[in-house]
Amino acid sequence: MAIEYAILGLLSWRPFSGYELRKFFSESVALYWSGNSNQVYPTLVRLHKEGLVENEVRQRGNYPPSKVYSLTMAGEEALTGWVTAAPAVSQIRSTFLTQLAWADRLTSEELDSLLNHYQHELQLKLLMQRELIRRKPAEPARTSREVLLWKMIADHDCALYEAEVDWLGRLRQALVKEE
Amino acid sequence: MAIEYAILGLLSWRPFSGYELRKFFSESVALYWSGNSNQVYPTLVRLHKEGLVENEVRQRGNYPPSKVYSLTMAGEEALTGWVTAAPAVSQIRSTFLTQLAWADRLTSEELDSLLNHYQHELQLKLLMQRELIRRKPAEPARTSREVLLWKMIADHDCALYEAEVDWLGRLRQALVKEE
DNA sequence: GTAGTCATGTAAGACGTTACATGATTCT
DNA sequence: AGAATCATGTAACGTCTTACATGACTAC
Repeated sequence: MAIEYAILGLLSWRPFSGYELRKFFSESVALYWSGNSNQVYPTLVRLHKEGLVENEVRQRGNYPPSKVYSLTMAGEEALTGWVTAAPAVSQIRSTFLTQLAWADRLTSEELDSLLNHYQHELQLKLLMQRELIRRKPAEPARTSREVLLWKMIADHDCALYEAEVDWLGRLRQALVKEE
Repeated sequence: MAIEYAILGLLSWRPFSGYELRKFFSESVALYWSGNSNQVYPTLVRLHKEGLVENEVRQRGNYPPSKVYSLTMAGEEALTGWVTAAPAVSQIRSTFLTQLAWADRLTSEELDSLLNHYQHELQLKLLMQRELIRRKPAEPARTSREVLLWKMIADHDCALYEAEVDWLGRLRQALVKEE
């Protein structure tokens, strides 16, 4: 499970409560998880059982108490171990490709409209991603190298979306030639 | 669920048994599902209940009988409807990026080794993908346009892997400059 | 006789999602 | 008065995976 390491990573910066972790995930460009509670809270409980994190309950008057988690030594080691581990190439799973696989059922006009639609969606995603990056350079990185890494991580998705736009361009050209 | 449309799509070519569908999925480059039985058989039962497919039980002596499925008119329509529907851009989820997010814990040498490792993995994937495409142009497409579509679908993953190699190159260059 | 293929299906579990439950406080 | 935020957690469900159960036939 990768989210457990994302959590350990955030705790390596500073202590977080479950609520704060969820908020961070939901706003982060790089850490893609939605930040839903059903994933964060049980993971924290498990990490606690495994001795990788410890928590301090903070009472705030009549507020619900919050559990502020921080890394243990074992947690530090687990994080470093994972970061060093052999990286795996992630699988690409595009529903659109499955749609395209049977797009021969469509007329040339319908197919063109489908591709056009997808191109617009891609360009919209690209714009949104770039806007998110522009607005939110405020990840609390501590060294210039970490700033660079987070910048490149955010750039990664842009690079792939651009590659898809290019691919789509080649596909459309090939279709025009084919006619 | 996209696999249900992938199944409808295959059945639009010709009748398939569940076993044949699983085999097709497990060998296909474009249709990325593993072809595990727990996904294929229940889906066929559901599609049958919904009236999108019908089956004919084929008895073969003492062999286990096989259920050969084919599309109904409603199935044809459902497939066409889905192919025409608004395409969605798929989310990119790379565990490697999460690993990179806390790679500032590593020394320059360790980080370089991590990036090197990932680059090798990427290039291996690219080679494997290209080899799969070279070996297996035998998808039973019926029109030259469909041949083109399936070629571009197989090419899609290559294009993205190449983009990732480029991105990695930019990252490494930026890191060298940074030092 | 051992492994592989043909053929159906179930069990259990990893990972992710939305929606719900609860309850106080703070902002408009 | 109503909505948003702070803060925990559970329920239900969707998708996908590996592994198991069963049983006959086929090729080495």
